[in-house]
Amino acid sequence: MQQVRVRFAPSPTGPLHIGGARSALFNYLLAKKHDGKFIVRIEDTDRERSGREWEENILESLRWLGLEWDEGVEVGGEHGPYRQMERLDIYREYTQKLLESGRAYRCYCTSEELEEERERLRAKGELPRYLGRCRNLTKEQEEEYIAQGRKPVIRFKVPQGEKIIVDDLVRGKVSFDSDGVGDFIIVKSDGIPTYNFAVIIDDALMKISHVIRGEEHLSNTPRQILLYQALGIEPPRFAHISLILGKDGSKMSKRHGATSVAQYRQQGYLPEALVNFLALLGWSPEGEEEKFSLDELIELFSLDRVAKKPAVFDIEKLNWLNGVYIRQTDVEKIARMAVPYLQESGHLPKDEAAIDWEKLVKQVSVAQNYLSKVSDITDFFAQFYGEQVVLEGDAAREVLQQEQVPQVIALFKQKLQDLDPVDSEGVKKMLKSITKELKLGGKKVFLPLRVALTGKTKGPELHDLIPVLGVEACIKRVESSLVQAGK
RNA sequence: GGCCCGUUGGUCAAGUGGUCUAAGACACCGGCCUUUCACGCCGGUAACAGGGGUUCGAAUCCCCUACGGGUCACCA
Repeated sequence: MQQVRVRFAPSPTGPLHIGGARSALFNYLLAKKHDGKFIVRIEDTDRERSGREWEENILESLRWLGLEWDEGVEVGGEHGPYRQMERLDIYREYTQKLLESGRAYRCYCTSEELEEERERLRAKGELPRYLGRCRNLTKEQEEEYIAQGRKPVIRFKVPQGEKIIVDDLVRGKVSFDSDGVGDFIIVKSDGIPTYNFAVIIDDALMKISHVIRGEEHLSNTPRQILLYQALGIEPPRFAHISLILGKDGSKMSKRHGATSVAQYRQQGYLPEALVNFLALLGWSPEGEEEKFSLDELIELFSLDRVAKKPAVFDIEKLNWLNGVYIRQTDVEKIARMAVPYLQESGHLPKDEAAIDWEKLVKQVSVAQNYLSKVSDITDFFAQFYGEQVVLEGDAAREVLQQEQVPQVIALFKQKLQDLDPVDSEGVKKMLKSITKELKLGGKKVFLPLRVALTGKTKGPELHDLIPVLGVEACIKRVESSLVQAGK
């Protein structure tokens, strides 16, 4: 078997999309699985929309996900350059070949003329398409167009009456009719190749063995195969993976929430979790396990376990998975990740040097079990670590109305002030002693204290929370709750 | 509309003609644990789009219908 060489070839017209990230992942996994090469190429032939800042965003997201590439932009390689706009000379050479062999021709139609033609066809109830008006231009006609100052595009002469079979690794043999594809443009009037053309030249020259890409490219594939045939080049293997859909079943877009990797990163998702989640969208391993590291994914991955049907992006499951990863990650690391959110929310000073790390780590460790993404930390801080307690709902208020409450609180304050040291173990014992001395059930002691301390009927273990809050804050909070409850 | 692709529980999905009275995960519900919640553990509800074939036998193969999606650019 030849060496596996795959590529991820984004166009830098926006941030790395979640679907693109999955394509990149699958390519990466296939390459690593077979000791092959993963290549990143930038398809920047759309000069209007391409931008360096997007390229950087994409590359940064890929690196953040852990998908390092062996060859490509920024890292180099022997098949470069890896930006299409830097490869214009190369495309020219092949354009020339196609022109000379009569497989391509210049077309002088203006976009207005083409639009008119499409309109006319539509009006007649026919398919809008290019009819081949410039296919057989005489020298005189051509000279006249040139004299008019028209800039030609170059079209590929699509052979008629041919069946084109795409032998797809996930979909099987898919057949197309060449009559259904009009003479498409391979070089724009500004001399820059179009996607369909540039992509096949690059894939061929970069010796790409497998092209794994989104299903939206499936209908482009016959065009590309035609070009490969015209140039006498063996095409790579294709694998078209299905799209990622939003909750309502349509293609995932902004209105479904975050669509870019950068946004998930910003919200405090861990790259390991996102990778794990994305891998399971459209692919499944053999066993019943659901949690995998990148290395495990490489080990298990195979294209024949890739599903054909589109997958709905289920944020609930991502949240669960991310929570699992957060719980398994060192507190210190989560604390470090939490800093920017807490600075933003005002819970931490802007000046890093002024941060009490020891305290922060303690606070975060109490919160860790409750986070599904790191940005949730601010809610947690607001609810449990603020100066003020906000009673949550009638349920909380009612708890504080119970008759034993003043007694419990008073004893708690007293015992807390006497407690030394104030640690988890000590607090646990202290709380228990309250139930004993007042001869009350746990529910009558723990719940009111919890509400008085946090304003909520649920939350972290009191013996974890109290030491982190500190004696002073506890007392203040308890008192403010009592005031609010009207006691 | 033409051409393509798809359709197993709310969601991700296993399943490639008999072992399917259809696995697992998320979500949901219940129980245990914890003198709370979560975590964890245990259990439960819930699906082969519809109709025709082929076959002794079909979620699995074929056809039709319905529904969903992709694509028909001097975008990729």
